[in-house]
Amino acid sequence: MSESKDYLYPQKWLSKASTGDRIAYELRMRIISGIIESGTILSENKLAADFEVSRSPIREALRTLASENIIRLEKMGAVVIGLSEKEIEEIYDVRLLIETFVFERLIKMDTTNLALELSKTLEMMKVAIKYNDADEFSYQDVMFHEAIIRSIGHSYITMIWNNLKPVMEGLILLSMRMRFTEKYDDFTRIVKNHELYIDAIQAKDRKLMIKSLHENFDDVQGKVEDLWKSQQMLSKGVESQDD
Amino acid sequence: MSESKDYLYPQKWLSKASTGDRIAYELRMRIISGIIESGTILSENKLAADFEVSRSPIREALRTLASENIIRLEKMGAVVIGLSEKEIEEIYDVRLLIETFVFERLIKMDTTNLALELSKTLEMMKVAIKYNDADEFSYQDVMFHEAIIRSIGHSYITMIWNNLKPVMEGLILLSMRMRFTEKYDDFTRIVKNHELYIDAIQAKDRKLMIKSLHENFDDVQGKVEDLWKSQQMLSKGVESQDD
DNA sequence: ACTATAATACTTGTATACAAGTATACTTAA
DNA sequence: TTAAGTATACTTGTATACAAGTATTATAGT
Repeated sequence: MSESKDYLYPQKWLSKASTGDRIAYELRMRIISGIIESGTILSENKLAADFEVSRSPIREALRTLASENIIRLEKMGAVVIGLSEKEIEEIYDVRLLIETFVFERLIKMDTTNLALELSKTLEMMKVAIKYNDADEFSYQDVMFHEAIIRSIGHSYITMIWNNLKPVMEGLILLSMRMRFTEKYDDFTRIVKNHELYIDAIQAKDRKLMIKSLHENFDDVQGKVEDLWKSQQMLSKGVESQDD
Repeated sequence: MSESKDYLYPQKWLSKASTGDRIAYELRMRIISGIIESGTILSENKLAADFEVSRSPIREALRTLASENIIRLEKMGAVVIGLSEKEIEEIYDVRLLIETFVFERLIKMDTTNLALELSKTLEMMKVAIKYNDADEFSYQDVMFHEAIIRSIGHSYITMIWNNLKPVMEGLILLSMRMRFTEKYDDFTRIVKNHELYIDAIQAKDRKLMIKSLHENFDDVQGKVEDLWKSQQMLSKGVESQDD
């Protein structure tokens, strides 16, 4: 990739990914972070030149991003939609929707193994905090919720999650990197909230789960703010690059 | 396309579609209808030969179908998942989920225009019934629900719908074609139920909406049965075609 | 100055070519 | 007969070439 800027997406998570996937991950991060502004028109040829690959993987990446609703494929070029405050809230609407659905199913299941897995993941999150590893923390955070969602074995709920996950992950990554530098205390609260979630699942306590979910989602406002900070910070070091 | 069998997907709906989209639509119908059985391994080369096109549009189609969860891309070939009874119920779970969400938003909005549009669509459904046009009926049925879902302007709910719609549409097409030949009386009930839905939206009556939704979903069991009939009928005229 | 038309520089969609990896089947050795 | 290893035929991923369509720009005519 021609521009020697640091990648926004952790490269070590891409060990087995195809070129198309790599580019999708990187483009996604640039769009979410605001480095590529909403309204920008992306051309397959330009992108191929920028990333120094052929159009094949570029096309693949663009189709992926289009299915995630952060770009829109048009006749002449792909238009960047990006994430405004509205979109971020909508993403969390959907997450709230599916996690609530999932919880109703969980109540009727044996959740012993799930609770165990979640505890393990939470332990890993604590270690990540201890060692100031924002990326690892984000990864485990995403895995925490993925574990819950997948646990009910509902293929179409999982499908929705699969569509939502990449953008979600990017959002969390940017937010957490910011917090690790500026709002370190947040993590105590985040960990506590996840513990609450595990308790709710173990006790199959609907009220507790709702409470935990809501505290979680009150945090969304924080994420939105983090994202703006992140966007400002990132765009300072970047010249306008669409000649 | 080499096999001169009739297409399952209405060709006139594909006037502006690319080759890749056409193939996605046709493959999807064959998978939903069971002509291509669950477990089958699809190879890009074979499909390209069958449809007499290059691998480019085939790859595009396969990625689309994978995002809809009816095939699974693996290292060596795409594995057909298909629709068992479980998957069909899951699809309706999701539709129930998002339509319930949508209704909660609708309650806070002005629904005059929407109700008008739905009435128009319902009129068209009636005409389609009168002229025995199963495909047109299906189209309007899908549009009915799409109009509702899009009306709240929630891009990520719309995104879920976009992912669900093609399979949904295929399912409805097959089911309605069957009913037009065997269970003509069903349509009186379907129309009535849609009228109920419009009433609920106009009156912003949550209870009525739930009632209508549930009658609608009780119908799902019917759809499942239709699909099996459809699969049996279709597979009678087809030799095993995977040499 | 302004409109209409034509040339040009872009865009995507599809076909083809090649490379690298994987499963299968065959051959060879014990 | 069985096990190991090799050859082969298949798979996907990426690069490239070409065709058809669209927007823009420049040019010509009034």
